[in-house]
Amino acid sequence: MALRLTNTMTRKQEELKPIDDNRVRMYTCGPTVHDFAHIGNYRTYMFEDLLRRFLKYKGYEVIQVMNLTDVDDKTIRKSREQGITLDEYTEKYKKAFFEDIDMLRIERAEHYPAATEHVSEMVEMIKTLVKKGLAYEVEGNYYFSISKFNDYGKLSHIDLEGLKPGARVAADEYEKESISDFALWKAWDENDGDVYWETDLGKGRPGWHLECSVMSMKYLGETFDIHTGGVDNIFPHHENEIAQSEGATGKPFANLWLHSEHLIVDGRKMAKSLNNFYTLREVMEKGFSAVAVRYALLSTHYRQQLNFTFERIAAAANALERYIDFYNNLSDYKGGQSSGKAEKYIEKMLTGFETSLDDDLNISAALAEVFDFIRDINRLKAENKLSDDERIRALDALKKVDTVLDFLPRDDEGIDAEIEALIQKRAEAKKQRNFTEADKIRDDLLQKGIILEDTPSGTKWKRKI
RNA sequence: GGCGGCUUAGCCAAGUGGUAAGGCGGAGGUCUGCAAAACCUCUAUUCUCCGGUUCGAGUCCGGAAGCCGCCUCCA
Repeated sequence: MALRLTNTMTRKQEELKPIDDNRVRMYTCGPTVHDFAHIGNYRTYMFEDLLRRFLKYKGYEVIQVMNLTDVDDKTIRKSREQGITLDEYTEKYKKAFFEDIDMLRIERAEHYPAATEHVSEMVEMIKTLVKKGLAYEVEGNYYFSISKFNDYGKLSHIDLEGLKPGARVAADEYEKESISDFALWKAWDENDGDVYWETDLGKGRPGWHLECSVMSMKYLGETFDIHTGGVDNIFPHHENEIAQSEGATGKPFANLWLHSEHLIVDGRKMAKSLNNFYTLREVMEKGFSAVAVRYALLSTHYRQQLNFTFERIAAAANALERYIDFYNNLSDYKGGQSSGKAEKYIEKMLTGFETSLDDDLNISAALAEVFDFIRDINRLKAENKLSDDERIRALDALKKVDTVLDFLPRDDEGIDAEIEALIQKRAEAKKQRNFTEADKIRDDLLQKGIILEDTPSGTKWKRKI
């Protein structure tokens, strides 16, 4: 079955047809490392994680590039305020970013190019654009002339005549030929301090849009398969990328454009500027696990706005608990008599899971298949109608979909001798019918996030999710 | 003002014109020292509203209301 995705360019679902048969090349707009990212930012990276994992699930090789914007107005201003170099400043947030995506189990991309390491390539592209008459220079600043690029607006479907001049178009924009022209290169001024590059274009620094054009083409080629980002990037960022890239190469830039909707808080987009954001760290300090956040961010379709509440994270944690309990309980189950139904349930789930995700990554439908499967297998287990062989195949099926979902506990969260000792102690208390003592041990462990369950095959423990 | 999106149960959320998936929460039951987990039963005569097309509309068409986003360095 083929994967169909909604292309922002055509606003229709289109079948993914990779340029290289079995390999998918994708560019995913990454963070500006000027602060801790908030979970709204991670919503987009989570969608991209779902996409790349599902592509791999389907057997594709994936080459994903995610840029790190480590030079812009904010990083320069903040590093200067703190009296440290730009590198020192951005390093902290690059590190935090990778810590966060690791906790969220967002799989690492193949490349994380930083803007500051690609300045010479950016300068070359500007020179090409000038040579082609698509860019011009005013007082050391270089701008892209959108009137020279006929296709401008094809992604966002924006008619330039309809653009309302933005409040930010101000005195510092110098003498652009057209109000909508955008900066490719910014001449140094005193606010930039020691952040500048001496180049053929003069002393200055690159504009934001340029890095994505340069770095995507450097690592993926002039035309590649998929380009993604948040909906707020459609205009102007991605529109500008297309103008620069196609203007420079004369070739199509990306074949499929995918955009994820925003995370919403109290009815507003989560944003630094609205001061309504939560970082992953803040959510975790409230007692929620990163994997619960993963579930919450992953479980709503990417083109649907997702309203963030702590109730929602709690509900996600509970759903996750059902999923993980299923796996653990089935792992410990001693097989019974086959009823012959398990194979059918496994097939139905695996088929439904893939078919659902093939349909523009319909994760809700895919999860519904998984939960149906969990109920079906649990029923067989409760009736003792699941053979050991079927049990193992069911576990394998769950592990297979978990290569995409990645909700199962990691092995390194293993046995803790102290807990085992307390379970032992509690077993003794229970034997003597000292339930007060037994319950106290259970309650104490619960305070530490350890849940005990008495089962026919002994007491088991698990971590609170 | 221009462009786009959304509105389905207490909450979240799927839904090719054929009679409302799934999750959370809640109620009852089985099991259990008590719990937990698991299983069983129940929890939307109806999809923001008003028209229309159709044998049949959550789904298509028209209109209204409410909400959200983008409109020049936001994921």
